[in-house]
Amino acid sequence: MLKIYNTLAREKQVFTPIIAGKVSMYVCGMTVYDYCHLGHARVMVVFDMVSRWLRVSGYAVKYVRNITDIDDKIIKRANENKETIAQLTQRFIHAMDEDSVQLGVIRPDIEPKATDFIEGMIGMISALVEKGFAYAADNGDVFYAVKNFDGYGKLSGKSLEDLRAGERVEVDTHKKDPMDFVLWKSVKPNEPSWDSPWGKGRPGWHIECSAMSSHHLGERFDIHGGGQDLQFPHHENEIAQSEAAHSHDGKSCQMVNYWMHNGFVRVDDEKMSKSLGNFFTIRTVLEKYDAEVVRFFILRAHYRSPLNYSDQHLDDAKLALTRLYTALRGHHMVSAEAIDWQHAQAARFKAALDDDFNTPEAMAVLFDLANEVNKTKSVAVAALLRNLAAILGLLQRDANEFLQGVGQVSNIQSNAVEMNQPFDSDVIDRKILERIAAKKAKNFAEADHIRKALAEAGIILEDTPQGTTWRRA
RNA sequence: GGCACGAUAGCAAAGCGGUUAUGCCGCGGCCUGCAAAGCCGUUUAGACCAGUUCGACUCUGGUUCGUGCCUCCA
Repeated sequence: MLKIYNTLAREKQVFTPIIAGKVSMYVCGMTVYDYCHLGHARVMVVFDMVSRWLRVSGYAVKYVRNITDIDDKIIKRANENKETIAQLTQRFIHAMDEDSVQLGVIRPDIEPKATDFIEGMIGMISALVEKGFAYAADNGDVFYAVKNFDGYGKLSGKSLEDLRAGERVEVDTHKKDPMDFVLWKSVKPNEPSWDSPWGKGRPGWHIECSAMSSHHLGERFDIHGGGQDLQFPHHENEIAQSEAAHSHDGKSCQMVNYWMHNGFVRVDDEKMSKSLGNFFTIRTVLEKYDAEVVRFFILRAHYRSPLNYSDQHLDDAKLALTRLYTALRGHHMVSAEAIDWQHAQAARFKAALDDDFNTPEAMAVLFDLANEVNKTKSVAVAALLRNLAAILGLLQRDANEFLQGVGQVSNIQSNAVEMNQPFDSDVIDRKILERIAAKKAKNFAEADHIRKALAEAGIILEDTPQGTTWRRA
């Protein structure tokens, strides 16, 4: 029985889908004006894990993750770069796709773009105006009248009074209430615009998600996710828009049953963000660390906890993942067979993920299984380890491929290249043969010398009854 | 200022009202020509102060500290 921490209720709740056997899930995706950073990676990986677990649990999942391809920052950046908005957004959508593939993220079922939904947004704004939840100001902007929506603040736990008291924004004189937010912005010079009943303009930020989620998932759906920072105002405003627009006879229709928010990635105990400038892009990190290590690092913490980024933590994650792959060495990939959920560890794994997606506990199961594989050499346990890890999107490579760093560049390896010592596998194999010969001749000094030389290039040799193997540090 | 969340061993990170979390590091042993890997064992916990309880890291209250949101942000 799956339980999910519902931000709306501030507690874990038993998950009951609207339609038995089906799950509709919407996640706020990226605004594509720059490369994705680790914070974005966390959203992608976390909700990828969530969708995988829902599917393994037997649900038919419809997973929608939007792309925001029109907003202030996009317009600004395109102007700075002297390129069109389409050129800019295409470029970064492509980069985002590359990053997510690297991180083992399965594509969402639908990735709607805001600019493809202008009509739907205009329709929704019109409905809001008709129902008295929105008004057009004399400058052509259309605002949402927050005080007309009873439940405003229910997601973020804020009251309108508190919000007004803490008001730090410059008051827009066109607004009736400082807390009102914009649905439609009137056109400005050098900005793209679309025709609307209120004149040329472009949509505000929040309306796109309301329009796209209801179009693809209906007026009411099961799960809505995103980063913690979207809780307010973005998600609060989505609720206000959707529930008011879909109200019938003055009765509002609940938009989302379960709201999920993932915690931040931090640097030096501070939120990683564009505005603070302390962010690391995914591709920067991938220059130094294997993508699976990054994925492992993300899933090693519970999705709602803060996740502190540092090289030390990535190094630690790499060593931990190495332990798992080491246990799988010699156990070749098996075709994914059905998992025996009666198995004690499998049951523990399931219980962990059913408990609000407790991936750290699920990981502990993987390590216990690795220990069992090391002790018993059981092929069945190794297969179970692999199949459970697959649910987290981990351990799907050949063990030696990971351990020997195929397709990745480690620091030490690049140093070796700089020293004109390309330690490719052929060279390593030859050195190993030389060392075996030395060992046979009882020339241990020579054998140790060879091993030491390789070690300095980051190649660790391991003698086993089956022969000598190697891996990269 | 308002609201919310958190504080676990050297580092990271979970569960749990009483029974080994887990990973990395450290230490001892086994194994090894020596290593590495692995296995076995092991040292470091639960911010502070009260309360509830036979018993609290786990529940309740308070204190302190930290982070986040209140403005674009995953």
